Amino acid sequence: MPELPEVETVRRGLAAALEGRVLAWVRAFRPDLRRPLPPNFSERLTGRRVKRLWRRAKYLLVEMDDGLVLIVHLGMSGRMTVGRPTAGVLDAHDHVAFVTDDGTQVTFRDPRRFGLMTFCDRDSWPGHPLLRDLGPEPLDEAFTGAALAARLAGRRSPLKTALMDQRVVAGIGNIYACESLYRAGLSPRRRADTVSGARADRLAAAIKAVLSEAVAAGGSTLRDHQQPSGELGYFQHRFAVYGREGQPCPACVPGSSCGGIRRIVQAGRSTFFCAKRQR
DNA sequence: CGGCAAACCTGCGAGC
DNA sequence: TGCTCGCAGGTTTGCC
Repeated sequence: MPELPEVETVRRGLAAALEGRVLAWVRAFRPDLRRPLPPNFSERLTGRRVKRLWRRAKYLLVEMDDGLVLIVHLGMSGRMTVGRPTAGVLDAHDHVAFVTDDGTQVTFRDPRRFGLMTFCDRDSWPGHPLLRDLGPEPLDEAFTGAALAARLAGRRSPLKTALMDQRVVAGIGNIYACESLYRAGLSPRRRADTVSGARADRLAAAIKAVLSEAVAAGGSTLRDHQQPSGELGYFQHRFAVYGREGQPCPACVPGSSCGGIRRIVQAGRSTFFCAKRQR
């Protein structure tokens, strides 16, 4: 479930449950996710107080009051839930559990195990190998059309593929790349380095609009619950193109000359777009 | 270096 | 009903 809006939704839900609380009990039920958990994983967290939850791109950063930072990536299927302790009753894919000093349990579930947890330090996290090459945060003021154009310059790959490259801009995945390009009226197949000037302004504005609307909706829920509280995000009801192959796009009348939303594959991922509206 | 397919892993829905 | 296939919100690796 995790692109920027979903991770931001998780961050907000976990912040409410964890900030200011002591991790009284931590346990990992397997030694690895996408990669091995760090040595002494549970011991290093147990007894520490959570200071603040941050997000960078699709990474969650759980900062402890002594400067230790837990980096979490949800992969494709990672979920965090907040609830009462489950007294040992766990789903087969519940891999890590945290219980706070007020008796709240945060559970990390990840069937596909593409997720990741590791540690870094508060004062050096921007230089961590997982984080240092990430592009700008798209919701920051500094992310402008000109800034985006500078990052796309010299890239001959399809625009959609470039948008999903976390070094170009951070936090955009398959859904929001498709939706942003539709909103901007730009073809996913256009060469990335042809986007500058007014086109880049349009695209940066579209990215900001789509992402902020999705955050306000609690993200998108495709096949499962996802907010830590168990509530569902509802931005999936506002998709213009994603997952809508064959249907008319919102701006095209059914049965018009527009052939409807098309699905193609780019760099191994499905792309959905309206060939009439996106050039 | 740039770009792409494959790999990592499990679950689910469609089609036979 | 039960099997196989294709597909899924991401990132890394390895090959051209």
